[in-house]
Amino acid sequence: MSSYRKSTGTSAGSDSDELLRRGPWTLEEDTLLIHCISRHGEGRWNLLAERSGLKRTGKSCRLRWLNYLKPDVKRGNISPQEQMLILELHSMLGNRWSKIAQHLPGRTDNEIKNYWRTRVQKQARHLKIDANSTAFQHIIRYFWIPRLLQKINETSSLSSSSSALHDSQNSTVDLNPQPYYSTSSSPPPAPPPLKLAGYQGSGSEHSTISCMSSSEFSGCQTSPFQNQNSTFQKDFCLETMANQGDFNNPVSDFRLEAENNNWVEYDFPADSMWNIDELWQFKT
DNA sequence: AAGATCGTCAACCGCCATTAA
DNA sequence: ATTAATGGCGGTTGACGATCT
Repeated sequence: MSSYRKSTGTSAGSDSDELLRRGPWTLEEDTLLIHCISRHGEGRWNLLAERSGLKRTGKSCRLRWLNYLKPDVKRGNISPQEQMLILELHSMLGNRWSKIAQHLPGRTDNEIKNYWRTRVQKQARHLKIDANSTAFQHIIRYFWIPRLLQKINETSSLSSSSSALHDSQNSTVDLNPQPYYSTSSSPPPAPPPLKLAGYQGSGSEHSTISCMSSSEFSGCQTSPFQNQNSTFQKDFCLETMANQGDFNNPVSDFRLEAENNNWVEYDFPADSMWNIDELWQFKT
């Protein structure tokens, strides 16, 4: 644990010899902060830092509270539903992490940002393309999201078959998605194989990667999200689906693009979250 | 077994917008 | 109207555990 002299950007006292702590928070510090917030509430972070007796900046206290200590902060694996939301929202909003986080209850902008950088951008690096490029957007749209949808659908089917009381219409739980396919409870048909022959590691194990066709996408009629309180979640998928420029673009065009860019030889990494075999489950 | 490399994530930094004096 | 304080955001760093060589 290190400390540093308060030197910039702060109010009176910056000339004092007071040392501020930095680095990981201790249990004692967390307890102090929680106690102080329970007494005085959130906000006025500099004042709060002073009152608490913590040798931390107000900013540091705010960050610790919002990203870690706040009771509704959700931790742990990001579900396929959440992954899909992040992908969709990022395609619409770009790197506006806080805006994206607003639509994922319990997730912080920091967590989403980390997720994007460590998981999503990694895939872009493997593909040797810019994560912000149109090409990568297409990969997300035509490969990852359809696969995530299918995964969600399968999960949802499993859970519904194990629960006779399952009623998607009445669900009010946030981020409890239902399939895009409102007219059918069955999973979408297996996407047509696309000539994207990924292979892992030594090349001993090959997999063919498929994607949902644009016509399948056009069949989407309802939001996959059951959070009836969120206008955005109800509408954004519809808006996305209605995006002429994206969804009327024939997959064959993308296939051509993929071939032209040599993505057909993409060596997919064996990653737990983004393991293509695990996620897309199409093996030859 | 040990060092190197990689992946994850908490925390910090700097900038900008807003608010209060 | 101006200025300083504050809060919020996105980019980046660094510690640390896991995995690889």
